[in-house]
This record gives sequence, structure tokens and C-alpha cells, in this order.
Amino acid sequence: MKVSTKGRYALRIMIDLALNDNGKFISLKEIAKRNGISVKYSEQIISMLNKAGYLETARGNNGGYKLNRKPEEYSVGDILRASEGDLAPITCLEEDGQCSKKGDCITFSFWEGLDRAINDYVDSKSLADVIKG
Amino acid sequence: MKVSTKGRYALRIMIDLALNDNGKFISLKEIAKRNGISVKYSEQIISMLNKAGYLETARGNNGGYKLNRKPEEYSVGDILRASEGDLAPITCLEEDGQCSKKGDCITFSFWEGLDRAINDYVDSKSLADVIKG
DNA sequence: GCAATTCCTAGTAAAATGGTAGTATAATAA
DNA sequence: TTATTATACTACCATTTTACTAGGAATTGC
Repeated sequence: MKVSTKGRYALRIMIDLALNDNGKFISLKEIAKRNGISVKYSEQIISMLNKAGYLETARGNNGGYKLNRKPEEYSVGDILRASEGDLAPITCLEEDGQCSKKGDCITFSFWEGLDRAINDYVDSKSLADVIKG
Repeated sequence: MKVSTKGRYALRIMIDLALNDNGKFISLKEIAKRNGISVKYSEQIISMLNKAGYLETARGNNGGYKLNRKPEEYSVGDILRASEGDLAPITCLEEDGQCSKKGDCITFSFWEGLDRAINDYVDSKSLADVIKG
């Protein structure tokens, strides 16, 4: 039941982008350095956030990344799902992997409730909330 | 963020013990068979529940396991923590592994909140609740 | 053209997961 | 007392996942 480094670093990267936002693009090199993550690993993580449509990017010299929206408009749930994948605590609950025994599974609704508790929490917090602390 | 088979099977084993309770000891062989788990793997899992003090056991012929208390008196949280270990979503939050940067970690209280959401939910549900569905 | 940057894909060591296997110990029934 | 049935304990192992590293192609600004 652990969140992997991908999810944890993704959140840190998003926070870094929010805190250092000056309108210009911020290079991964800076972000990675500030957060003590290797540039190469950061690349993979930020790529997932980018593919999810959460960033604006520019290649080439003076390129980099910046946030697409205001920090209030990102839920941490979205950030974690983009980087970690589905947050469902058991595979039966994942979006595409529906369990065939779902109907007569005695534990199903318990796990469904846990899934809801987790997602409700992470969706109730915005990036701005995390920064405010 | 997945619950492992240990946690899932532990819950199933506890439910099986509750549903088939007739005052006598129930052998692992039966439990394992009913739940489609190997006897040997079940052994490891039930051993954790036993060490946590949740069962009464008897060795030898006609031996086996039975619940120690009423199904209402077990929280699923206890069962999962006994089988899965700490449910903390990040290691910094584990009971003994306290993070030194805790104070100035911008994400700490967010994860703390997630930890609370998870534990509050699983502790709010008893074994009896799961069985009732 | 060259330096700085993102984008994409492959590889890899270490750890965790999900088991199997063997043996010792205990209780009971014959 | 011996065979049988069970738990208790410990070691082992294959597969998968995690947490990276590495290399190179494409793009842009100067």
C-alpha cells in the first residue's frame, strides 16, 4: 500500500513548477536539481504529467515546462493518477480490469469503499492546498 | 498503491472463520480449499493473524483455528495491518521510520491526511460489517 | 552550426511479491 | 506405542515491479 517514487516525485515537480512560476519555461535541469532527483528520471515522470495534458512545454534552447492552469485547478488525485496509474487498492476495481466474480464477492464492496475513501481524499486536495500546507 | 494477496487473503480467511464458526476448531485445509488458496501459503498468512492475537488455535488431530472474539469486535484495519504491515502510504509515515525532514517537508501533511483517510476507513469497518455487505 | 533543451525507448540491478518445500512439534485415535 | 492429522517455523525461489541509468533523435534560439 505504498505510493511509489513516481507519484511522490510527480507531486514535488508540480509543486516546484507552481512555486517557481514566473511566466517563463522552467528547465527540467533546474527542477531536478532543486528536488534532488536525477534529470533522466524526472524526464520520465514529467513526461507522464505532460501526456496527461497538465503542462505547457517548449523544446530547444530556453525551453522547459510550465503549468497549464492555476495551482487551485489541479487536484492531487489527477497528478497521482497520471504518474502512479489507477489508485485502486485492488486490481478488480481498476477501470478496465473488471472482475467477473464481482457480483458474489463478499469483500467487493468493502474494497470499493476503500477506493472511494482514497480517491475522495486526493481529489479534495488541490496543488494549491498542498502548498499552503 | 495495491493491497497485496496477504491482506486480501487474510480478510477472506477471517470471513471464512466467522461464517463457518460452530465452536470447534477449523483446519486450514478446509479454509484453504474453500477459498482456493494453497494450504502452505494460507499457513503463512494465518500465522500472522495468530501472532497478532486474533485467533485461538489447537495443534494435532482435530486441531485448527477459530476466532477469538465476535466478528463485530475485529476491525478490518487490524486484520490488514497484521497481514500487510503498516498501511502508511509512504515510508516517512511508518511508526518507527520517522523522516528527519518531516518539519520542512511541504508534502508531509498531505500524506499524513491520506494516511488518516485510509486508516479511518478500514478502522470504521468491522469483520461483521464486511460479511453483512 | 552549436548548445541547450525536450522526447522517446531500451536496459538493468535490487527489492518486493507470491508463492513452494521441508521439517519439527504437538495432539489424538487406534 | 505408533500412525495420522494437524499447526509452527524457516528456508528457498521464480516472477514481477520499482527505481533508476543510458543513449540518441528531434527541436529551437543564438
